[in-house]
Amino acid sequence: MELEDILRERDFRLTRPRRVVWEVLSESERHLSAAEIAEEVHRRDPGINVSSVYRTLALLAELDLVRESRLTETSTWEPAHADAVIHLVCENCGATRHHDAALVEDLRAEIARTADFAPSVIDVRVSGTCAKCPAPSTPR
Amino acid sequence: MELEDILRERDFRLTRPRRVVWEVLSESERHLSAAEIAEEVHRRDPGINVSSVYRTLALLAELDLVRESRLTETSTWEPAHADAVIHLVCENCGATRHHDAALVEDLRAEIARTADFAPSVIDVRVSGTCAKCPAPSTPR
DNA sequence: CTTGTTGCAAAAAATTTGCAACGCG
DNA sequence: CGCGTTGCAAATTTTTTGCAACAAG
Repeated sequence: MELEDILRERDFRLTRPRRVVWEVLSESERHLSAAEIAEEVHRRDPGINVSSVYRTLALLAELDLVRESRLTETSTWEPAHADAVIHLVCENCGATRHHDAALVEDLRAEIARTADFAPSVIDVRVSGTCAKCPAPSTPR
Repeated sequence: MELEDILRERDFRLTRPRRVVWEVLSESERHLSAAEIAEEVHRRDPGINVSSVYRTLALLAELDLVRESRLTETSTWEPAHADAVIHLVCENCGATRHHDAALVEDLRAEIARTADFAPSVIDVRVSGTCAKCPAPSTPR
């Protein structure tokens, strides 16, 4: 379903700021901070204000079209993806990757069974060192 | 090892702000936001400034004595605990609990094996509904 | 046309910093 | 006593909000 349809379905309008923010997010293959999004949006249309970027991100998140992550210092945004997500964050270079793992579903089952808790979304964040980076010389 | 020793070992001093912040964190059985910590610290000693609270949190985090979580809107702090941690966050009442799960270690092994990535800390955040809260009437 | 949205500028909220005074070791 | 730390106030940084003008449907 298209962005426009999703919006219209809920009586929201497809405006230029919304289209551009969505394009920027869709075209990026990595997480972007609000500042980066605002910058790129502004590059594409200097007339679009930062506050519209924030308002759009909030709206798209509400519609489950984008997802906010707080993996690092600043929070970042990306198009929403399947429920179980593993984020691999390199402590050295900061790169963030996704990783599929069937085990997450096992985890969900275990929690549902043992924790008196009904899981909906599971987020896994793994800090570590990626292949490109040297192993930490002084492991803490 | 005591706080004082850990500090002294690295040529830091045990000061009143540091002691009180540490006490507040140690005595709490839940995550606290910086504002909550500052408030409680101030209650115990009105002379301690907010900026000292922030500086202390940064130092204690550096020493791996406390840990910052960004599970919800605002980031929260808690004494550092074992590596693999599962946080259960209730979408309804906001309560945060810890949960042990051996599966996390399986996950670590799988990532190490398949992802070209050396995991150090693994954080699992599970959103959902806790036993005390009604199931969401309109599941999204 | 009607009403949701925007741009702008100002406000809020959250955190950081410079610096002289202070106090731990 | 010396140097790491603090309190304070001001500066940053990040996000939010009120409101008149604007534009999507």
